[in-house]
Amino acid sequence: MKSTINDVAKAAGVSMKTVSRVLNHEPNVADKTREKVMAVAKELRYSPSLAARGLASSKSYLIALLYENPSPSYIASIQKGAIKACRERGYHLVAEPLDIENMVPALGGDLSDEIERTLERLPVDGAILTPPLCDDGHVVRVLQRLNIPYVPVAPISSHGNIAIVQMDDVKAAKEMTQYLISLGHKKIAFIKGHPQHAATPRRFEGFREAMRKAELEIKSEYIRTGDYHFRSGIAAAEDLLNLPEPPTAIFASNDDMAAGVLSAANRMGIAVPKALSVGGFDDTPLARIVWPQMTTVRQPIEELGFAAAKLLITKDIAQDAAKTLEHDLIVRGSTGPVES
Amino acid sequence: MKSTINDVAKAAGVSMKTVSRVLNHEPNVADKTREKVMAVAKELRYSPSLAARGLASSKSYLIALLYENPSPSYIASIQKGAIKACRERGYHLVAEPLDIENMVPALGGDLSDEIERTLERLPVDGAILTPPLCDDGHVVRVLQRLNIPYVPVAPISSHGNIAIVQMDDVKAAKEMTQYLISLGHKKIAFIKGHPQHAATPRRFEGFREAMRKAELEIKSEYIRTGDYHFRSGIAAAEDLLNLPEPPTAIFASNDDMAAGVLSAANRMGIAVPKALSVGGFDDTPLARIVWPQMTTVRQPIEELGFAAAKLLITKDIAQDAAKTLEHDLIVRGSTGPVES
DNA sequence: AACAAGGTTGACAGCGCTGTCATAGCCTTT
DNA sequence: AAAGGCTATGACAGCGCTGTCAACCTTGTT
Repeated sequence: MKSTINDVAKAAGVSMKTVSRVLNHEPNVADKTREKVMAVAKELRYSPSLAARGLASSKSYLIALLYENPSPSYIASIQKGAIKACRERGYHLVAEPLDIENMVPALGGDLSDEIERTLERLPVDGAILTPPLCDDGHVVRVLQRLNIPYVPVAPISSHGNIAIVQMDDVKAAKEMTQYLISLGHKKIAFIKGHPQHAATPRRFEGFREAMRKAELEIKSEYIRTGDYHFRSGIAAAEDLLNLPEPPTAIFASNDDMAAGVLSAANRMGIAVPKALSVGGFDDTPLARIVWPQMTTVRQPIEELGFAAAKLLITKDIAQDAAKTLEHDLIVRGSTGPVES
Repeated sequence: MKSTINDVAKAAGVSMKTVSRVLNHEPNVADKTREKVMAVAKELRYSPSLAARGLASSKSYLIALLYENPSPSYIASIQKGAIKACRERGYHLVAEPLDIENMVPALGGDLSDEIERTLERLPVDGAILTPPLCDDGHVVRVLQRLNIPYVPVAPISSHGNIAIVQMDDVKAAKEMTQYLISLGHKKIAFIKGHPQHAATPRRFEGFREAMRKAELEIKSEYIRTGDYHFRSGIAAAEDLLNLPEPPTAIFASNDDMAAGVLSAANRMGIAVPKALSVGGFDDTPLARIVWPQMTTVRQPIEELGFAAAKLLITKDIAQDAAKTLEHDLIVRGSTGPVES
């Protein structure tokens, strides 16, 4: 029923080792032999046993996706990209949420211990660390101790000389701002996100750069701090729009808050985009659900997952290279030229 | 560094086999021996190698989560629950999206073939089948051929005598409808979902039962068909609210469409919940983002994942038992008593 | 023509664990 | 007291694959 490498070897008239070489794309196999083996393998519908491979080579062909309580759509996108990369090379993706509440401290250790135990049992060949885990000392230390290669996705801090994948929040925010400016807006407000997130200062920095470059004043009352939640967008927008001289455009540093702005404007009878332009960030599903649909920035989340997994698989990790992937400015209906 | 079962055996003064027995909770080990082994294992921080175990026992301690293009938050919830169950028993969860576009037909087979190859390589101990995959003939057939136990989550059709996990859509829709009726509503409209989804007729059925039981008329112009998307909710609501005698409550069969209703009402100047009550279904994150927050039904999605994984792990599959988990009616601000 | 260098192949051990079966010890029954 | 049945334990093989190393076959070189 299930064929082994031995079956293939016999059928192809070569040794098991040669079959193994072919299957692992090792060099020094004659083309003719390689073809023959490939043909036989296909014929017999052979596919190697991960367990046996793992035992013999102390590799597992498993990549772990480590995460902690992120937004479902974020993790789903990362996962999608990572799996794509895994599929190309015969790897598999094991999802390992590390949130404390789900931890079953089997033998009653501390968190580090628990993480270590989880990872020790499953000898993964690499781990993808998503925010905010990528900046968690515990996790990073455990990974280093166990000698598991890892790739942080969009970390705050540098990680010694290992490769990371990220996007350019500063540039993206700058582009959005420049787009608003290009529509004629001068009175542009900005809603910052939660102070503890890595992206928060970066997005604000992009906004500032663009304003400075265009020689526009950044009024302090136009800068609000939210927490990335819908509600904080509403609150900020209400303040902003009740100002004696309200802004003509509001750039919220994520979609949820931008949706809050839209909702507030709607209730206050302020037409979007006629009287107010609204920009978001992230291109979550929400951006297409609200009305008008939201102008926002698409993060290359899936691509980040793909890149991270690929780095792990090809072992191009110790490169000290930050791989920066491209975002997109998505223009939809929530922004328009300033009314004269 | 990494200790083996042999180390434990020596340290405990027993044979490897006895250690193995203890670790696998097998019977016929003296209590004293068991304790001794446990203590030593803990002392040495021993944790078994999945690969070796798998090779020797042809078990993998891996459960696959098979899905195809569902909503990210749905799959994330299922995954969360499933992982929780896995963690309790030392299993791991491998995510395997089966959407065709991501398939890399390595050796150029058809879809069935591709699924089979994917599953053959990774000898999982069981698979969780999420909708719509649970009703896909290809997938089910492959699983059966490979003799991989599986648990369908909320399938349309029966699956022979294997256990399934599900929720009671009929009952949930009935409860929502009865709640609206209890608020004094008599003119209640219903927006159906996409005709091909399993839940669509069930939710409608629940609505009908409640209306019939309350001896309320179901006007045919109050029944609309949508497709579960936001936009179709808007369209349906506009029709409904422009009727000579508009309904005082609209029950949309999912949150996205209900959000569309809210949006349309908002734009038409119809106050919610004063002039119109709106009910949704699913309790997606969106339900808390819209204003007013939405009255909806929380599906036990995470619990479904948990139950499915647990069934697989404990091998209680061949039971012909449908495990039906409880939903919740979540009352928020989008529904209120009918205005007299 | 003899030799070196490199490309190609196979024999074999063993990765860490569990299944099988044999054995030893103990308690019960007749 | 002998036989039978039970529990507790260990010896051993082998799961399917890959790493090591040695052997062989080319080809080009002197």
